Amino acid sequence: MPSVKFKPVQEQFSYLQKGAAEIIREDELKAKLEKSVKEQKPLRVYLGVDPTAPDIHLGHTVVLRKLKQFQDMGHTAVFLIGDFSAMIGDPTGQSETRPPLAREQVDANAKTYLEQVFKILDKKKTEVRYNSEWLGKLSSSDIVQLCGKYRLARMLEREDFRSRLEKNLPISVHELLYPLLTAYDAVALKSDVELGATEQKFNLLVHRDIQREYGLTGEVVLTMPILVGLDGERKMSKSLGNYIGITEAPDQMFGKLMSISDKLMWSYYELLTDFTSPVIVRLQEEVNMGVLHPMDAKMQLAHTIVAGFHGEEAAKEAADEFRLVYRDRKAPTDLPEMKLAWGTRPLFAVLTETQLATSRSEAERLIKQGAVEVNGQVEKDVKRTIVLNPGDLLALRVGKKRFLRVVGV
RNA sequence: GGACGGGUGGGUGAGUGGCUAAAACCAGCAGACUGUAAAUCUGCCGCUCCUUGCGGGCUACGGAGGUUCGAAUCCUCCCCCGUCCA
Repeated sequence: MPSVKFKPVQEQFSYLQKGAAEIIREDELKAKLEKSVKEQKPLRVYLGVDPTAPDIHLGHTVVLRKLKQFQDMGHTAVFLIGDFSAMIGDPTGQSETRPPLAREQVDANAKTYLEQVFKILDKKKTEVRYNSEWLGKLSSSDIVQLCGKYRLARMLEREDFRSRLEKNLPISVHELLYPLLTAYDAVALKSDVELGATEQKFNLLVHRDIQREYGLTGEVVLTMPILVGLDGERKMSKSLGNYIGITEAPDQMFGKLMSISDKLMWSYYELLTDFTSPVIVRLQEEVNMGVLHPMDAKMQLAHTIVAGFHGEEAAKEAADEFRLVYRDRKAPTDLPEMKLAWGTRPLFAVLTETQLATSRSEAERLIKQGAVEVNGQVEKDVKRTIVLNPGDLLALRVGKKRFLRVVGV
């Protein structure tokens, strides 16, 4: 029997600890790791997600990467899809009741979710589960019993509920059920460790408590910081539009990463790359001392992250493209192309038809502001018309970042 | 079930009969500056029409009606949220 499967506890611990916001509790994690090494038994580590948004962005990857790290240490990664709980709707974060999702929507989302998740996790080593598996089978009396294991006062300690209560905002009764049902996941999975973002801390603590109520050893809770979005202010989220999707093209990803503030760059290094903390600290010092240009540090960051999703080659090309377009202010080598019926039409119509502007008013506004370039020439005349013959090419630029080549057909 | 408070543009939130496409702030967009940053400054920020003008029209203040020359503002009914009482 080979006994070299697991690395020493201390080594595992310091690796797994990197970037974590909080580990509840550290000594328990160490103890669990020790037991695992001694018995040569992997820990069961899980991450539960609600398939509410079908697209994964970098923010989601922070905690996924942590799960991957456990996987790399030889532990069992369980990826749980909350297909049942998603239909209830988790109140976390949003200070309002979320509408329940339709079954088909949940299924479709779960599918795309998984496809993307395996860009990070090792598919062969991941145990994928759906919580409808057990939650769907609970009887009313099971649920009553489950509810009997938790107190309202503790439930109301939760930040979100408390503040809504204070602000006289609505709280639906079923929202209280959410942490309890997902706690049952932890019971069913017999998990040793559960991962989540810091905003999930309350839920995770409930899970830990409920597990004990069912006679299990409480799981260790490991939370990861929330990734701040491109605006440098609020958390990365699709609805705020400050996100980078993991399926985005290399160029786009690179450009978006370069647009973050210098300040933000360091937490991206910490949470989205494999650079170790000491290395990151040194980079930071070099920038502070003026030895390393902040832009170069950021280029390296963008390069590393893009390479992780698209490969080294693509990352290089994206970097070159970036220099060409933004540093040298040239048009990109291959701009997105769009076909447009030939004919004569006002410039604003071209902009709306190509979706470069959402309305005529916006198109005219952009033109007046000098944000529109046609074939390399700034065009400020609102009345300008464009003649497009079949086969004609038209290079459009709106603002700094949006380019389009129009082909007449 | 009763009493009371509230529902305004993407968000917060002023406005209580005309001067209000609706203050202010935030977000967003564009320009300048730069390292495509950040910060800052400037402009824009419902839709549409034209003769692009401090221009015309339309739509907008939970919903539906009504009063009025004129309503986000007054009245009626309805829907939704909250507080207190039961």
